[in-house]
Amino acid sequence: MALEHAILVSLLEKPGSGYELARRFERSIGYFWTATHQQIYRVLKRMEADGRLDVREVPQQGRPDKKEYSVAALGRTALSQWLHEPIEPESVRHDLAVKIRGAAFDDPAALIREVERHHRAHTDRLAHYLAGELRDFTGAGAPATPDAGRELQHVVLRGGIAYERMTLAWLDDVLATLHRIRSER
Amino acid sequence: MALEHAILVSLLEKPGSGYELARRFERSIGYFWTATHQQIYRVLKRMEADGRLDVREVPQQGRPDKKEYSVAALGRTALSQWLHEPIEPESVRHDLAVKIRGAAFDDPAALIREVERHHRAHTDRLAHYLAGELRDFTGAGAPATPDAGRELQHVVLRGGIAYERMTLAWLDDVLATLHRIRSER
DNA sequence: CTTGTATATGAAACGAGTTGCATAGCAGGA
DNA sequence: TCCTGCTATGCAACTCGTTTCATATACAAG
Repeated sequence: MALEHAILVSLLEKPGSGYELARRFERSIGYFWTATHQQIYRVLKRMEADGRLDVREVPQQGRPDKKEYSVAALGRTALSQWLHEPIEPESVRHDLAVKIRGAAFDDPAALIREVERHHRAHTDRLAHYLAGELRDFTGAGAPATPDAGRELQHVVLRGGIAYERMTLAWLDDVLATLHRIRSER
Repeated sequence: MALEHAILVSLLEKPGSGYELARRFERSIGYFWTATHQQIYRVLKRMEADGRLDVREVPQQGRPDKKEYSVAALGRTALSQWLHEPIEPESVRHDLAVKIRGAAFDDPAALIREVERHHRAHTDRLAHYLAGELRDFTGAGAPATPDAGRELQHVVLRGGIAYERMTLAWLDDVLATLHRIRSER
């Protein structure tokens, strides 16, 4: 269960509430992990009960109070232990690939619209990643000599960028194949 | 729930038993979807109860009898319906990326061995995909004018190949970054 | 003063996926 | 004869993830 560890890493980078974590999971952490607020609240509660996190009630003005979580000593050792365990190279799960192979038994033309929709979504995501890279790592406001943490964040983001570029090229390939099949009928 | 649909596609391509499906999910279908035999047997039973699959007891010699499943009319319409529904572009989940960002709070040297292990695993997977491509699509035994089904299988496999190549390039980037960080300490 | 939006947290139910265990036929080798 | 290994199917328990619903504060727009 890496959600627990993703939360530990995120809270080590900066303590925060469940709500804030949920938003990070839509942004930077979301480059490589997704989670809904329900999942996050549930896990936070459990981790706090297990003594891996500390909580602090933070009164706020102009908005509801929040609970700020930070990593306890037990959490740090749990993360460290996990970091030293080998993990399996992840296996893929692409709904779209199932659909593509399924198109052999259906109308390929319907799939073209779907693939184009995915193409647009990945184009948007790539633009979003590139904007983030410019803002945080390669732009004018970024530090000239980044520390190890920022270097590591950057290389993960570069992975997301590479993934989106690869995906877009592949979707072009898929579209060309679908058009070829359609014209051959 | 795309496992159901992945099974429908696979059984349309060729009917087979739960055991055979489990092995396809380790091979060609495994390029883009994974499932264990327990999952498969459970879903097969449910789909048969729902009338989406037909079963046929096949006596065998030299080995235990098997149940051969094939797609019923209800299964075909269920697949067709799903193919026409839009799906969300999949979001990524990379345990390794969590580890990489976590390395900022731990020993980066330990991560280098892990990343090298993943690099080897992806190298093997790429070689496996390329061998499959040569055997089924680009080699001497492959048909010169493939039908739509084979074209689609091929473009999915090309996606797997592109993914592995991208991943290997990224892992090289990660390793270079980790070495740079280590030498700077 | 109602409606909409953003912040903030949570329960409950369900569906999907993993892990461990159990059973059984049949073949080949020590 | 026993052990190993491949084929073949399945149950049970558990964890993880998704969906739906519910609650509450606060501010801004109409």
